[in-house]
Amino acid sequence: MDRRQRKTRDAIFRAFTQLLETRAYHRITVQEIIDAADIGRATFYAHFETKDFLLKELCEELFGHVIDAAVGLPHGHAHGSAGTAPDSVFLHLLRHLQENDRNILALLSSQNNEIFLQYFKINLKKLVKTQLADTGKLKNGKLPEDFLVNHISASFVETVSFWLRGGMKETPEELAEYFEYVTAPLIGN
Amino acid sequence: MDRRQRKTRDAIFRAFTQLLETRAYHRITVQEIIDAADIGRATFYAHFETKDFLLKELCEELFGHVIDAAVGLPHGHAHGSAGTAPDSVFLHLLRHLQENDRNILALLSSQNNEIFLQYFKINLKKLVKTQLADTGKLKNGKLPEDFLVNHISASFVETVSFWLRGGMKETPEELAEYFEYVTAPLIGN
DNA sequence: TCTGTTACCGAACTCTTTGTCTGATAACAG
DNA sequence: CTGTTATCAGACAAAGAGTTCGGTAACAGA
Repeated sequence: MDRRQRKTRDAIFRAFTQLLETRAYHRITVQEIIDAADIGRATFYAHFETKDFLLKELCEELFGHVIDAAVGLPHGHAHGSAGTAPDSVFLHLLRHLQENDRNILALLSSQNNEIFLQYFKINLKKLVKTQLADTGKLKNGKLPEDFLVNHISASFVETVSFWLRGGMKETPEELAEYFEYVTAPLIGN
Repeated sequence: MDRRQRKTRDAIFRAFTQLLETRAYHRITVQEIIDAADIGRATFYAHFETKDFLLKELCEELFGHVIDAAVGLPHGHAHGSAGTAPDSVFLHLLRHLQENDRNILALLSSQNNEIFLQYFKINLKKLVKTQLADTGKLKNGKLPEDFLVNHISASFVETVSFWLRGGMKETPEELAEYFEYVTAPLIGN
């Protein structure tokens, strides 16, 4: 990719992210992004069709990265006691979030958190499905698989949301324990 | 309230609701609402400061009603077996939803469902808190009360969302069973 | 180094939408 | 009957979105 393009794209993402941390998404104007990124108006529209598409691409980059890092982890990593492997994936996710890559925590804590938590959940569902379905841990006579995948994903997102809402006082380990406590009876044979 | 005012207000709500069923909220213009309600422009703004306030009032009316109906139910209704009383409240909620008062199901199923599910959850949390905390069923050594109230509320909303997403094939009783299965271990002593 | 391509700039422009304001009309309450 | 108030139509300014164009400078390849 052309260096100029890359620089412009980065500047837009950086400006957009900064604005999102302090302002509601629907109150941010394209002109503000342009000014903050210090680029020409036509340049913005050469990169992104609309503000909505910009948001979409930002989210995909953001959560695609977070989830991919988790997917890249060894699958049935824990051989010892059954049922600990999935937890370790979630714990890794929490730790990775805590590293605050690309200031993702500021976005997840901002007044736009609902937007990002939603994207988070969508990507997480794919992870939960592959992680748990492949290893046969989703077999549950009582519940449809869709329901279970959704429930677990939503529960994890809510756990993260609870964490951020409260100012991240708990350690990732404590949170993983909370999460395990409410989902463990549903996972594993 | 003046009859003229009431009629105008109803016309706005009706028009707005209809539009919300087929169009994304942020794509709906005030002019469209005005045209659909068949009123003057100034009249709209005499009733609602902005489109956002209109949405807010609609949601409060909608979910305030749904939740109030549930709150009005007898509290510790079931004395027999511990743990069945809260479930019956949730089952009542599902049945009440199924009655589709004010076409609430169309809104919860529309492309704007996230907006309404969010409002639903906010109101539901109050209900869960009073219903469970008052009866002492939230005592749980392992988890903070906030976390638990949020988890249960979110789980119920996700259950409803699952129901709507799948075309409401299940009966309220089946759904209540799903919900109970994932939350029962957390409720009651 | 030379050359064609491509990204950027800035400025102007159109179009849509928002929110306000006016004066006239008609419904309301007492 | 009378004063109040909601409604209407229409015009208005202001803000924001998205497009266009000519000029400039950075890039990539020969």
